[in-house]
Amino acid sequence: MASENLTERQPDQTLGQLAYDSIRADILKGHFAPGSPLRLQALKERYGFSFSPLREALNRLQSEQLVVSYAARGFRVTEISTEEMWDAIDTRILIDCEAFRRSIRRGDDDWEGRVMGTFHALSRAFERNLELGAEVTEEQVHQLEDRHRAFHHALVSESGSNWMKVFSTQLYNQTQRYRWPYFSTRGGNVFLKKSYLAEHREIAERAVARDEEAAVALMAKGFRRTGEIIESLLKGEDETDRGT
Amino acid sequence: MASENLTERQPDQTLGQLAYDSIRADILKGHFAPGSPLRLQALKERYGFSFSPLREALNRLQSEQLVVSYAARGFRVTEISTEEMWDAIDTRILIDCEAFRRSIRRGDDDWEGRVMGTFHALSRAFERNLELGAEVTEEQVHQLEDRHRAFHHALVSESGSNWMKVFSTQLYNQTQRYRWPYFSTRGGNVFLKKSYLAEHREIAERAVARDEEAAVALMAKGFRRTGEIIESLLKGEDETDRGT
DNA sequence: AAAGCGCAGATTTTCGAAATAATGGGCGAA
DNA sequence: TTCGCCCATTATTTCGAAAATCTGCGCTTT
Repeated sequence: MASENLTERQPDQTLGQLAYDSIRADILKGHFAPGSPLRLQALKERYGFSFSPLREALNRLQSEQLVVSYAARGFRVTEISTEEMWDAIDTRILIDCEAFRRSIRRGDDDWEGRVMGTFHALSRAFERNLELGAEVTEEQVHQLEDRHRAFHHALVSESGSNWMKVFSTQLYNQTQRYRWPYFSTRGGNVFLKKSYLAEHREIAERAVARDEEAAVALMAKGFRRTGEIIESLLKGEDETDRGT
Repeated sequence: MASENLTERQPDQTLGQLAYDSIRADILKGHFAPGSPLRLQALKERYGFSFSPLREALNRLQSEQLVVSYAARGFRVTEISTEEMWDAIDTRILIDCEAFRRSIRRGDDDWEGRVMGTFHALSRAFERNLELGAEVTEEQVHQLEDRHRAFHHALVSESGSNWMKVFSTQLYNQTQRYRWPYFSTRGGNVFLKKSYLAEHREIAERAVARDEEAAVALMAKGFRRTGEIIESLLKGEDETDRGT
């Protein structure tokens, strides 16, 4: 009994928090598809919590726009669309580029170290997954996504603004929902992926060189380019669907 | 029985939603002071709801940074500080000015009408409260705040970006907590207040004249000036506290 | 046949209480 | 006296079930 507490539940970790983390991860992973209903009974069976912590988690996710609620008709995963994606990307350019700019100005050696360190880890995972090709495991795809997040977080981590951090995280989560099908694709365009990594390297290099304008411009360009890739991917899927 | 339902509960209004609206309003009003604990028993007595809808509301407010939660130690109203205020103002300048710029570009006649209309309503309430001086009722102070919100909302309402709208609203709420002691002050500096209104008039005029640069610059300046006024007010209070 | 009505089943929302965790005060040991 | 421990109290968190609400189907009526 006591050991259960120690292993299963971290300090400061309520079931509500756990439910929030789990559901959010499952939404970002795409386990719950955009637009699909989140039925309490189903969530209860999946996670083993009762309604209360689940509802608390859903209410938090609602405030973060990952979930929408309809009065007395429950919750659904927020829909995705090209328009929504571009809105998220445009707003992310606004927030993250400003936070990045400030970080370049304010960041110290330690920050530079985090930028290069997280980039290195990202590139390792990236290249490894690229080599593995279709052999890559789910776990390895997750690690790549985690390191991608860590890198982008490091870039903007010294903005000195709590609000930008909050908004940046929210928008990262939102855009991850779109990025996922791209990263997780077993096949994918190897050439595109390599240039994606090269872009990130350039951003990291310009950042530690304190080349504010170039670094920020590259970041904005990268966000837009990713958007374009996803857009064409989504369109391709639509056509495939129509074809079958 | 049926009439109770009709009067007390709007369609599509759950107790959770009602609790959310009520607690948020009470936080913004300052009824729950920054840093003060939000005990469930106390909230239950105040609003008459049971724990579940109250906790749902608190979880949503937590995601919006109006409330902080400590695992197994409940919720508190988020603290205020000069640093936090400037962070909120700076971020608001970033978001709202961009949203304003887009609205000036995209807004049609209807938008112009809303800008002028909400400004007119704001100025009426403003002048009325100024005349009333110390005689002004709580209700009238609320009306002024509501119209102030409506005006600022109108300015950025045609940005076409849902994310900017969400963030803008969040930051408006946050900054309202700081603005409140200023607006609600019975006495206050009449000269300052008049120039505050004049600034808003200028913004509205530049907006409908589609003078993007001037309008946006005025908005940013207004945000900063408000921040400076609040800052001096807060410092004054500190000194008063020390003096007594 | 189409539209309206009402009922049965499914689902969400809300409640009250049990379980769990934090707090503060008193007591004993160093 | 001061520190640390234990226990009673208080508050939060979680649960299971009751209440309220929605959904879809079949029936009746026009």
